[in-house]
Amino acid sequence: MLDMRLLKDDPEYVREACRLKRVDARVDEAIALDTRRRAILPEKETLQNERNRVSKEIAAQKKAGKDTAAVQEEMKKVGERIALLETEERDIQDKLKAIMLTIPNHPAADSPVGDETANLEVASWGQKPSFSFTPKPHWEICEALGMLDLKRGVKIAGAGFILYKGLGARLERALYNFFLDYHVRNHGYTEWFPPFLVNRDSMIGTGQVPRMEEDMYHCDKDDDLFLIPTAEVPITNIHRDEILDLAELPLKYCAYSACFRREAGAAGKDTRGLLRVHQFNKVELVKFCRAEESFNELELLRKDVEDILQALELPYRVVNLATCDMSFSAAKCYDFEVWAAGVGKYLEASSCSVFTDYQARRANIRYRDENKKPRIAHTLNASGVALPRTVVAIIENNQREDGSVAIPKVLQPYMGGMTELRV
RNA sequence: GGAGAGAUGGCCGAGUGGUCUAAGGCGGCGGUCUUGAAAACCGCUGUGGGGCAACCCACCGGGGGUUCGAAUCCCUCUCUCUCCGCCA
Repeated sequence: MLDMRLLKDDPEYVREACRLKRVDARVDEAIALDTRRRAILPEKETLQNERNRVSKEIAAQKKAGKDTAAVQEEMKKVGERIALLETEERDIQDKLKAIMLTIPNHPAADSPVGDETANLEVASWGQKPSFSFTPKPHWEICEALGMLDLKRGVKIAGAGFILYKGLGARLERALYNFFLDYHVRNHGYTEWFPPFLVNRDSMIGTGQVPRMEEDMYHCDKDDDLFLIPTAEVPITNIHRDEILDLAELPLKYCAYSACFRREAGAAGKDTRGLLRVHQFNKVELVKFCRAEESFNELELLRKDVEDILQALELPYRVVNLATCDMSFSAAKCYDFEVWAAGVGKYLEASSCSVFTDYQARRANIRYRDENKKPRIAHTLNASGVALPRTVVAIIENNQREDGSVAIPKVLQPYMGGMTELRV
């Protein structure tokens, strides 16, 4: 959420945020509501002040044995007027907040303006592999190697639920263990293991609800719990409603979790194999930092992600997302796309975003600055990284003509010393 | 699932209708004393909002109600703890 004060102090900034992200929000209505609220407040508070003052007088007079019936009658009217103003204020506040939640974060100055065609490739690394044969897509390779049982996955749960088997299951386990170890040891992240179900307050805190509610798995029958779409949700909410110490910033957290997404509205798109699934594994990186540091922290976060993709020897490119293509809450976002030789495409394996104070204001995450004053923290996160598409790239890029797949060196210790996947 | 108890500032904890503008303690910051430190003593020490200065308003788990006046009384929800039952 943007700072409501901007409605009064810099409405053009708010309008520009909507314009750059091509979001249609009722900014003018919000400004009018805010103006009305500011008119009500002084009147309400003056009356409250009077009530406080007179109530004390009544107490004193009663003690002195005087009759206070007349004053009480008068105060009753004041009380009714206050109640009326309070009702109107609450009503305005609710409407105002509802509109504020539909206003996106303001993109950074160096985010390309426009839709996805304006996305800017800012870096690339590695060579696309070349083959003396026609490379196969991962679902063919995995099936031949007995790594997946897609049919039975459908039987057990439904389309988009992957049943990993044998080396497939082991590769999943190897990858998320490797990711966690690597970020903890080499990049200084603290490891967490969060709940996979969270309450509504947490989902609101990170912004999935209400905007994306239809894309979330929701246990509403008895519990009103949501299956997390990413570990970002529980990890960011660790510090919801807290004031952090300046000395401990930046906080760098990483966590493995399964991720659950209904992918409502994405049916029929990239549905083969592992490209788009309802449940997948991911290691997520989350940072909390002071306001001045967030864009610098974004670059460091980007480096951490690049580092791990390079360790896996996966060719990738980094894209600075255009204002309309980045998420609602982001101020700036890099996408990491890994090359997958079998499907012949770049696949999004990580998204690395800075939310400035937008998410933290919503989740009420603050820190004490040098003057001991509470300030809204800045939050960032990145996938570090998402498994299915990484698995696709590893398998398709490292495939051999005989159907075996070379295992990247860094993963071999996690695969019991195996150097290749073979039947 | 059954029964009971409870939720107060960074933490502990008092308060059961009117100097609560929340006692007291711990912790933290500043000062006096000291070569330095400790101790002792003195002062300061919550969040949000409106004017942006004095000041004022709100906040005692959330929401609603009673009252001239609510941390305090009533309703409701949530959470925590204890005991019992069940259970990986």
